[in-house]
Amino acid sequence: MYGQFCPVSKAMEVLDERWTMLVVREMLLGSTRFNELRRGVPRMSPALLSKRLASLERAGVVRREGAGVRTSYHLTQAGEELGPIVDALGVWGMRWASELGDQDLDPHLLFWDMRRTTPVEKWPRERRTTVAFELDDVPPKVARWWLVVSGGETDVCDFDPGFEVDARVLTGLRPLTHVWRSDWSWPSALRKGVVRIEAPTELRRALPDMIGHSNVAELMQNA
Amino acid sequence: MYGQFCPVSKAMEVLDERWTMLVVREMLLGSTRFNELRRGVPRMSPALLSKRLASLERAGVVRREGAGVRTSYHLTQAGEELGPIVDALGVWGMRWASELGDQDLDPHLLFWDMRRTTPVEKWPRERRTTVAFELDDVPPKVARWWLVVSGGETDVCDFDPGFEVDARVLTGLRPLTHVWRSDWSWPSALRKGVVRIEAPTELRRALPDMIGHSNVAELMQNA
DNA sequence: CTGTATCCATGGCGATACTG
DNA sequence: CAGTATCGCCATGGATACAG
Repeated sequence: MYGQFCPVSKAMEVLDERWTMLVVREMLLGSTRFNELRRGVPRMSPALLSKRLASLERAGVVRREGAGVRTSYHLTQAGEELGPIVDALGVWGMRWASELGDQDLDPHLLFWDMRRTTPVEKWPRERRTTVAFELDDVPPKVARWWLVVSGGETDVCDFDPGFEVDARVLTGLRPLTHVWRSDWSWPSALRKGVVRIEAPTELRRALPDMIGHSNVAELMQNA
Repeated sequence: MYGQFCPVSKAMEVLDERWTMLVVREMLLGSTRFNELRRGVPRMSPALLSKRLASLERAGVVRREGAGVRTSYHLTQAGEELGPIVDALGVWGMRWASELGDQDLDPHLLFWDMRRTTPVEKWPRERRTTVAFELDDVPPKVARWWLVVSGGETDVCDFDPGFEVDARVLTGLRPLTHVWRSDWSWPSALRKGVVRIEAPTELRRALPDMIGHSNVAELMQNA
C-alpha cells in the first residue's frame, strides 16, 4: 500500500482509512454489538461499518464472536494496545483541533456519550432521578432530552418518559457540548448564563459533578 | 467531516488522510525541504505532497518559511506534539503489523534511513570509511550500494564512488531490512549466513554497531 | 530546486433499500 | 438485531509533464 518497511507506515495502512480509528475508539469505550457501534458513528453507513470491521478482523485488531443474530465484536490484544494511541489523539485533538463547526455538534452523540460515562455513584442511590435538558439552538425535534438515573442505571430519552422532573437544564447544544468537553468550565458557563439549572438548591449545586465530563477531558487533567 | 465533537474524530480529520502521517514522520525526523521530504515518501506524487503540506499548514501543524526557490517546512508546536503519537504508532506497527510484503521493501528508503541515523561517533574519526553492500535478491540496477562516512558526515551512493572499500556486506534486501528494523538480530543473521561481512576482523566485529538500527527499533527497547 | 497543472481512472463511500 | 445489496457520484490520488 505505502511501499515502505517503516512500522509507522505499516501501522497507518491498517489505521488511516476513514472511520477506522473512530470504530476502534467505540470498541475501546466498550461497544461490542453492531448496532451499538452504529450509535457511536451514526454518519457511517452500515455497509461501510461492516467493511471496516472485516478489515480490522483481517488486520488482527478485532475478533468476531458468534454469528448471525448474536454476533459481537471484541478487541484483540493488538486492538487494546491502540488505547494509548487513541487517548493521545484525543488529547492532541483537544489541544489543537478544538474548533467545532455546527456540523460537529450532534445531540444524539452528546447524550449517548453522557449516558455511558455518567458517574452513577454520585447520584441518589435509592430513588430515580430525572434531569430534563432543553436546547434552544436546535430544531424543536431534537431540543428536548431526558437523562434518567435509577438503580445504578442510566437512560437517555429523546421523548418525555413521563417521570417527574427533578432538575431542568436550559442551555444550547453548543454550550452543553463545550461544557461536556471541558472547553468551558461549569462555573463559568453558569456565571455567563449560557447554561442554567433549575432545581432545588442542593441538586442544583451537585448537578455538574453528577453529569461529569467526557472521558477525554479526564485524560487532559492527568496529562 | 465526521460530524462529531469528539476530539479523536477532530484529530483524525487532520491526520487520517493517506500519506499525512508519513509526511509528519519525515518532518519529525528532520526533513524540511520539499525534495528532502520526497525522498522519504518516494511513492507520493509531488502534487499530492504539495497538497498535504498545504492542508497541514491550514491545520496549524506545519509552518512554511520562505518562498519560491528557498521554501522550507517546519513543524509548529502542534506538529511537534505529534511526536509521541508517531512513536507509539511505530511501536504498535512493530508489534502488530510487522509482516513485510515484497512491495514494502525499498533499497532507496532503506539506505536513506540508514544514512540519516548513522552513529558516526562509532566510526573511525580521522579517515574515510567505505562500506559496500551487495544485495542478491533485487534487480542488478539497485543491488549495489555504498555507505561512506568521512569527517563526521555520512553519504550513500547507488553508484561506485571509486573509494577503496573497507568492508563488504553481502546479503539481500529483505534480510538487511529485517536486521535494520531489529526484527532479526545481527548475531543471528550472521550465524544463519543471511548476512555476511567481509572485512578485517576488527571492523567485521564492529560493523553491526556502526550501522545501528532504525530509530523505531530504539524505541522498542525503551518500551 | 520547488513546486503547479492537467488528466484520468479508480474505487471509496454516502444513500437507500432490503433480507435472514 | 445484524447485516447485504445496489447504485452512482465525486473526490482522491496516481502519473506525467511542465514552469518559475
